[in-house]
Amino acid sequence: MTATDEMESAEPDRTRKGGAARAVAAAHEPAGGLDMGALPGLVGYALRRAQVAVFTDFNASLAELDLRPAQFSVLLLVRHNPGRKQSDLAEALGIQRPNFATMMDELDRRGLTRRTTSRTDRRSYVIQLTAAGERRLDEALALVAEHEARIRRDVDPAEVDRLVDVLGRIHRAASGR
Amino acid sequence: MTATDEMESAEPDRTRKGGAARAVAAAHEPAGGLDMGALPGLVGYALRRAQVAVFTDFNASLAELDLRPAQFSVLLLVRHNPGRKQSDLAEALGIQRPNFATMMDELDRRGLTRRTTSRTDRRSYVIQLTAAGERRLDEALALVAEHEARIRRDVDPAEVDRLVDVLGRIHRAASGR
DNA sequence: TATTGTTATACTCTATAACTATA
DNA sequence: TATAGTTATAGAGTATAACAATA
Repeated sequence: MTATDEMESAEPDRTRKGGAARAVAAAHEPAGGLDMGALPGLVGYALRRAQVAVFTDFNASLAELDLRPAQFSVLLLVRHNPGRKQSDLAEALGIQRPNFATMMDELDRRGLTRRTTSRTDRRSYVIQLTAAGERRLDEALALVAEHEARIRRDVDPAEVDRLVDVLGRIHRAASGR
Repeated sequence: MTATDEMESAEPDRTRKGGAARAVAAAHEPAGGLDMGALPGLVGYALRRAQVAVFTDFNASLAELDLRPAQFSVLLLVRHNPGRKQSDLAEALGIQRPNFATMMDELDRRGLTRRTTSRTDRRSYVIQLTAAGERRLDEALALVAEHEARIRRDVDPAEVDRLVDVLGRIHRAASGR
């Protein structure tokens, strides 16, 4: 049976192959004596719990640099793609243009990035890291490396490979592609 | 080498075993021609992208019932644990007590749950599903089953098992346990 | 007309302090 | 004193509409 059948009080669909059901059962952590039902086996629930915990650790790790996950991702993306315009960076990160403008305001204000008007299209900005931004990113990368090592502590590297691969496929499936 | 080394422009550490590096490379989706660097290989980034996409699909799936993920999880938890007090439910779901009170206000207002003062402790409420809440949850479970099937579309059931297991271990590692 | 970046705004989720009523 | 639930509030993150400047 499928894991989703676990949630149904009605008759499950037995035409699909099983496996997930065992994971659901295995994932049943009492959680303070409460019956979590099928929740731990729902991909979205497991994803959300892990993601919140990982971001909490990330935020604690980079608090001393005052960098949030999205800000770190911007700095890294700008290093790998210097001279790009805002829209391209925002789209690559899945951040709405208005929200990205606000982010860039702050990174600029803090002297980590620099916006210069493009000479080929005066509507758009060319984004670059300042020297301070480069240094900040280097410091961040060291802390992120520690953070990654910490959250991967109990997971075999080959399993992390599979995790990233499966997350990519789920992302595409959920995005309808 | 470690996956975190991938983020460094400097020479990677070849003393550690590989695997993650391949996943990083494989996950390098051009994303509109931009070089995403090590981002796709960072567990937090892959987690976040997948989680956002999955929740977006979940919200679209349950929009007709006007149920958000957290509200659905409350209804399911109450069905499996009727007669529990708010604090227990909130803690099991990792929701702050003040925010949970607001959630319960709305579920009550909509006639899906009922709070009755405990006869053994007049400070606390006993939470139960109303008949309407039971029906709404049944409808939700059917839609969530479709949602789950959709996001698992391209993933082998055995891989979902491993996914849920690995997410649990990452959750514990990130939570420092 | 379309695009780039911006402003304004709003809604959700999350987090904390402080209050009340009970224990 | 401590606990259950609440109120108020504030901060992120995310979403859309509308605008000015430029193409």
